[in-house]
Amino acid sequence: MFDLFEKYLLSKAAFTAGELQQIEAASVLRKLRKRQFLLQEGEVWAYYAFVASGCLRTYTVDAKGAEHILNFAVENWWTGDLQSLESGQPSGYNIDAVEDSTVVLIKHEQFEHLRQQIPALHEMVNGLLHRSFLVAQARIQTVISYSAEEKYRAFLQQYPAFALRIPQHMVASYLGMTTETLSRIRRNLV
Amino acid sequence: MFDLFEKYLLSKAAFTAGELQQIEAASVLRKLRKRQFLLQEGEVWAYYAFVASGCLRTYTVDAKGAEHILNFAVENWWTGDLQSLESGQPSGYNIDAVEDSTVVLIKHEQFEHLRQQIPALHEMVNGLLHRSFLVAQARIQTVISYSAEEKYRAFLQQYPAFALRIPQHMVASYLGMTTETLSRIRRNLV
DNA sequence: CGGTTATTTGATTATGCTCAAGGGTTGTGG
DNA sequence: CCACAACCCTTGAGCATAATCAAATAACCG
Repeated sequence: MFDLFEKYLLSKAAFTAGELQQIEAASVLRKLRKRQFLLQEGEVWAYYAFVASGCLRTYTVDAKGAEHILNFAVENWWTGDLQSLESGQPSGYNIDAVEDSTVVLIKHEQFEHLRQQIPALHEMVNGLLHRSFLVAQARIQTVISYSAEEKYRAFLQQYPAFALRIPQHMVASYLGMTTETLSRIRRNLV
Repeated sequence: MFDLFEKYLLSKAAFTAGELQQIEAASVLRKLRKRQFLLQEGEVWAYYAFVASGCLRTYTVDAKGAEHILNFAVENWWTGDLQSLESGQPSGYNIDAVEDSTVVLIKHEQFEHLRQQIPALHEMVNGLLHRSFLVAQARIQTVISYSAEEKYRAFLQQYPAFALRIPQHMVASYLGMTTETLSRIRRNLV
């Protein structure tokens, strides 16, 4: 699975063989079975986590027990809770596996160390945050201005592949509606 | 007004006098009167824009003519459309002044040039994007899981000062509800 | 299989929107 | 300084969208 990580890294910047080796020496593979937690609310998150295979979700659970999915992370994405990572405070999020997954973990301090030593890595992370911000911004825009049906249409258009591998009730939760509502919307689309 | 910008810069990193001078040489002051546009939908955005005083809003207008406010930028914040800046594509956003405001503008290419020459500036921008991402993420979380009343409560708690200077119909639009709904919520809070 | 989990459907309810109107405030030009 | 126009906020009545509750399949997994 490290080869997938390596392939990803090389697609993002021209790391030297030595740098790759350094990064991989700090990496730990973690396999997760469907439904297994990577992070539970209340724990402190202290890693950088690259998804090598599978799919994870980040979500909160409200007072009524309803889940609200903040994002999905499929292969070649990153996941984790940056806020908790940086503040050292317990996370308010849960992260678990939607499918059997493989994650590459690098401890926070080790990652910071690497980041200082390897300029390309530093820039890669900056670019990542940059793009994450744009994606988040776009999501806010759809969430505050679209109706339930429009949200679903936009979701299908933006992430057509997700609709096939992610259970519908999770898509509903990601879009901020109930399973029943999504089911009815789908009926009316065909 | 440049002094406010300088003060901000120095609060973020230890710029040398020469660096500050370089930055300010590339800066242009733009005064905006209430309601005046900084960017209109369809234009290409090509600046970095620091708000020295006042308050601006970024918003879209939907098919029915309703406005949806993506964010506010008050003094010591930045504004603009990164997406348009980077892609060179026309912006889908409007940005205008909520109050009489002063903005420091630096042209895209000049800014990139400065960014390459001044490491502290580069890092400042990275930190800014980083924090913007966290803020955006937090906003998504509230938007997808809170009721209208909860959204307003959270808004008051997070930005108490905004409630005083921003017209209610804009707060409503920012929160993704109608003015009438916000008005009724406020009635019930007292 | 048997049991859990996921999806669909229907009936009812509630939250928030639309439409319409009134009053208050602010700003501007005569 | 006044008059008129913008704009802003509030209130009410009716409506629409989506949530809730309940139940019946359907799909998935051990």
